[in-house]
Amino acid sequence: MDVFEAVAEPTRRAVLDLLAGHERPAGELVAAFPALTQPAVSRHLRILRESQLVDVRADGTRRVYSLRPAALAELDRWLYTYRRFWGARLDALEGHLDSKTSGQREEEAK
Amino acid sequence: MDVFEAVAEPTRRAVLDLLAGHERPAGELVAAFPALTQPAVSRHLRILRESQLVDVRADGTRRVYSLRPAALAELDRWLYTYRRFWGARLDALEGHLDSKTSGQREEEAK
DNA sequence: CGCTTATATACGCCAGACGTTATACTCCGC
DNA sequence: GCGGAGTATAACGTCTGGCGTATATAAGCG
Repeated sequence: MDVFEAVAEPTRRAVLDLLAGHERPAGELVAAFPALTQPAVSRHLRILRESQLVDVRADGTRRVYSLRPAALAELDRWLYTYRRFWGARLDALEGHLDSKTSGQREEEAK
Repeated sequence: MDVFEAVAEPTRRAVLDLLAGHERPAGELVAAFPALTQPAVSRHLRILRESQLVDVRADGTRRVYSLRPAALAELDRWLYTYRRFWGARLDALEGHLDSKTSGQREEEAK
């Protein structure tokens, strides 16, 4: 499953948000989603693992998950193309982008 | 369908990429995906429309689609939290982020 | 008007994603 | 080594997304 799909799932985004603070054992993540069973969360963790979005470290019987944000760079790279449209002040990047997309329209930003 | 799911589909990302250059009539977008039938592309366009990612303008019989990137800002906002981790040089933003997440690890960026 | 072109919708099908329950695995403490 | 805690996998059901075929809608044109 690619990063875009992995991140499309709200629960998985929530997991990443939890891990953005600091690493956490699986059990803590399971507890964070009372609406889900342990296997459900475990499978989300598997998908995040396979998408390279998280790392696991064994600590005895516990599995400690941590964020591995490099995979998100792909998403970010895709966004670069569009960021210029809504007026984000990322001028440093625009030079890079202007070379491949030039003479464009600039949509209203709602 | 939320923006994350809308963008998770490769064909839809490709459509957005095409529209990033300039607006295009539906027929041209259909032609850009020989592997898909006209209704298939049309349905993707509907989803992009409903997710506020594109705009349509009637031109006689033709429907001219254009990018409406404001919706992508939501995705971008979510990414802000993580961008600091892989060392993107977005220093202007980091000040903003440092206040809410401090004392973190910095993962290797592969 | 009737025909053609451009696009959207209706419908049925299938694969895959997500959930649950049940079970296996593995490490720890006694 | 045995029981239990922590976690992963298996097996299975259900629902949804995306595809294709067929059809509707609507505008242009002779």
